Amino acid sequence: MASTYSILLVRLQAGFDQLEPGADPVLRASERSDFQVNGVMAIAKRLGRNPRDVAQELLNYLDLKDVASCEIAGPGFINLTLTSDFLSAQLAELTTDERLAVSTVAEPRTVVIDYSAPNVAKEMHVGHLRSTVIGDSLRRLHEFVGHRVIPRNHVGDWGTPFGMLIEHLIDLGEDTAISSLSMGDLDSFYRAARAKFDGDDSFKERSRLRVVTLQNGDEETNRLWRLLVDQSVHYFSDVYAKLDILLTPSDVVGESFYNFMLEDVVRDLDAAALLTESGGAQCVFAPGFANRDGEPLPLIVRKRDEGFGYAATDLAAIRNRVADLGANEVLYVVGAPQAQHFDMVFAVARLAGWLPDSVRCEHVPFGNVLGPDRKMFKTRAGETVKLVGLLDEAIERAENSLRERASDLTDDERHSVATLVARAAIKYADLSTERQRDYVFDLDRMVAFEGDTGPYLCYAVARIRSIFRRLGDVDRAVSPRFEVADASARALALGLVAFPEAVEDALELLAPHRLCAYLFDLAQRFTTFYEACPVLSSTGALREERLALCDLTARTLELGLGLLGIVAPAQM
RNA sequence: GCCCCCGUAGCUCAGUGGAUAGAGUGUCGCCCUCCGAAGGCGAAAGCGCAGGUUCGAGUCCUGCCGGGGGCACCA
Repeated sequence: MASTYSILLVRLQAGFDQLEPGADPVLRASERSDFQVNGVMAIAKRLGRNPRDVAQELLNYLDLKDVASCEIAGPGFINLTLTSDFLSAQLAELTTDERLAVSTVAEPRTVVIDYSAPNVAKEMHVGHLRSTVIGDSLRRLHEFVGHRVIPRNHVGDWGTPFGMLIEHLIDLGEDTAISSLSMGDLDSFYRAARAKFDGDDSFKERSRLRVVTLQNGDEETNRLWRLLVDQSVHYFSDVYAKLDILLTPSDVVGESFYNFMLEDVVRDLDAAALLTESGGAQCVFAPGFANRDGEPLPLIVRKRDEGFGYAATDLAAIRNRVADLGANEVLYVVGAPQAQHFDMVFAVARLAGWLPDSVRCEHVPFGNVLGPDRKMFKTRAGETVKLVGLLDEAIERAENSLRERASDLTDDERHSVATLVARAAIKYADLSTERQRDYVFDLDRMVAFEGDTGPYLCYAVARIRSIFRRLGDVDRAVSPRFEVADASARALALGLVAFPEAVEDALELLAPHRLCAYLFDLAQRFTTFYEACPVLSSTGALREERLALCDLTARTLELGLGLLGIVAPAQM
C-alpha cells in the first residue's frame, strides 16, 4: 500500500509542477494541522510574486478533495487536514498490511555493511558496542526494504601481536590454551602473552620469528593461528547471541582474508603511477590531505619494513567488495576518529579506479561511549568494560525491577523477560542518540522503566498485548470503519500512518535514532489515547476501532523495534 | 598550526531553511470505586558569543570562545 505521506506528496507534486516543474512541495508533519506544505514561499520568491497569491493559484491546480482539506495560513503555508474517509481508509489498509505501508525499493542494491570488528584473542568491550548495535540495525533496515545485505565482520585476526599470542599458546600447551580461551577469558590470555613479551627478551625474539613463519605460510604455525581465531570467533558468536545480533561466523571475513591480495594492491597502485616512495615507505599522496606541517599527507600502503599497513588491507577490501561481491554500496560502521583514514582510503580507491562513482562508499561514524566522568568509559581500574558483563548487570537490574512490580511471572519467565528488557535497554540507549555524538553510558538511566528508554517501549507493547490476552484473542480480524473522532485517537492514527517515513528517514540518513524518536513518540501517543479512550469497556463499532488501533500500535512498535534489533516481550 | 565533530531547559538528549524550539529526567501541582500508575494531565526552565546570507536561521556562511578527536609506517 502507498503511505499517507507519499499519496499526499504525489498529489502535491502534480500541482507544484504546474507552477514550476520539479519544485519541492516541502511537505511536513505539522502541529497546526495534520500536514503543512512549505514549498510555496520558495516558488513565490523565485517568481517574484506574493506567496499567498501563489498559494491561492496552487489550490486551483491541486486535486486533494478526497484526501485532505487545505487552508492557506501565515505568509504562505498550506495546512492540510486529512479527510476522515481518507484517514479511515489508510488505517483500514494498514490492518491487513504486514509491512505497515513500508514499501520495498524499486531497485535493490547490494550493500556491504562492515560492522562490529572485534579483535581475535581480545575481549569484546564497550568500544565495540556502537559499531555492533548500529551496524546490526542498519542491516535490518536495509534488508527490510529489500536490499541485499552482505555483512562483513572485519575482525582483527592478523598482524604482529599474533607472534606473541601463538608463542604463548605453545607455552601453555594447546589443550590448556584452548580451555582457557573457551571460557571466554580472552583478556587474561592476551595480557599474559603481553606480559611475557614485555618482560622476556627471548620470548620477544621467539614472537618476532613466529610472525615471520606465520606470514610465510608455515603450516603448523597457521594451524595454531587458526585455533586462536576459531576460539575467538566462537566466543564472539556467544556474545552476539546474548545481544541478539545477526552476525554469524560466516560473516567473519577478517584482515587475514585480504592478506594474499596486498601484493597486488601495491603492484597495481604502482602500475597506475600512484605510488611514491617517501621515508622508505610506499605511499599514495591523494590531493587534499596535509599533515601537521602542511605538507602532503601520505596513505602508507607498505611500511618501511616492507610490512603492509591497514591502509593496504582496507584498499584490498574495497576492491574485493566492489569487484568480487558486486557491491553498489559499502558502509563502514566505524568510530569517528577514523574519518580521515577512510577519506584517504576512499580517495585513493577512486584514483585507482577501484571505486567507480556509481558505488556509494561511506564511513558511518559514531561518537564515543563515555563514562560518568565524560572520559572514555573505563572501569575504576582503568580497564575496558566487558560487553557481556554489562549485559549481565543490565539483566540483573531488569530482573530486580520486575520483581518489585508485582508481576505474575515465574522465576524462569522473569529471567527471560529480563533478558529481553536488558537488551532493549542497552540497544535503545545506544541507538537513540544521534550517531556522531558522544554519549554518557548510564546503566541506571538505560534500564529505567520510566522515560525515553527501551524498557518503556517494551512496557507499552506489553500493556497492549495484555488487552488482547484478556480478550482471549478473539475479534482480531475485524477491519472496522475508523472514525477516530476522539482527539487522542486521531493523534495516534496520524502517528501510525507516519511509520513508513520514519523508516525511510532512518535509512536515508543511516540514523537509527530517527526511528527511535518516532517509536517513543508513538508510544506516548498511545498512552495518551489509552488514558482517554477505554477499550474493553466500550462497545460496538467504537470498541472495534479502539481494538484495531491498539493492535496496529503494537504491531508498529514491534516491527519498528525489530528493525532496531529489539524484541519486546509480550508480557512483563 | 591545519582539518573534522560537538556546544539547545539544572541534568540527559531531539529538532530534514519554515509559523509559538520539543521530549525525557529532576523540581512543583493534580489524576487510580476505571483495560497494567512501569502511566496520564499541567507548571517553571533553554539555542556558547558576534556578525552575515535569507521573506524566514537552532539549522547555511565567516570570525571568536569552550569541549572532544585526527594529522607518516599500531590497527
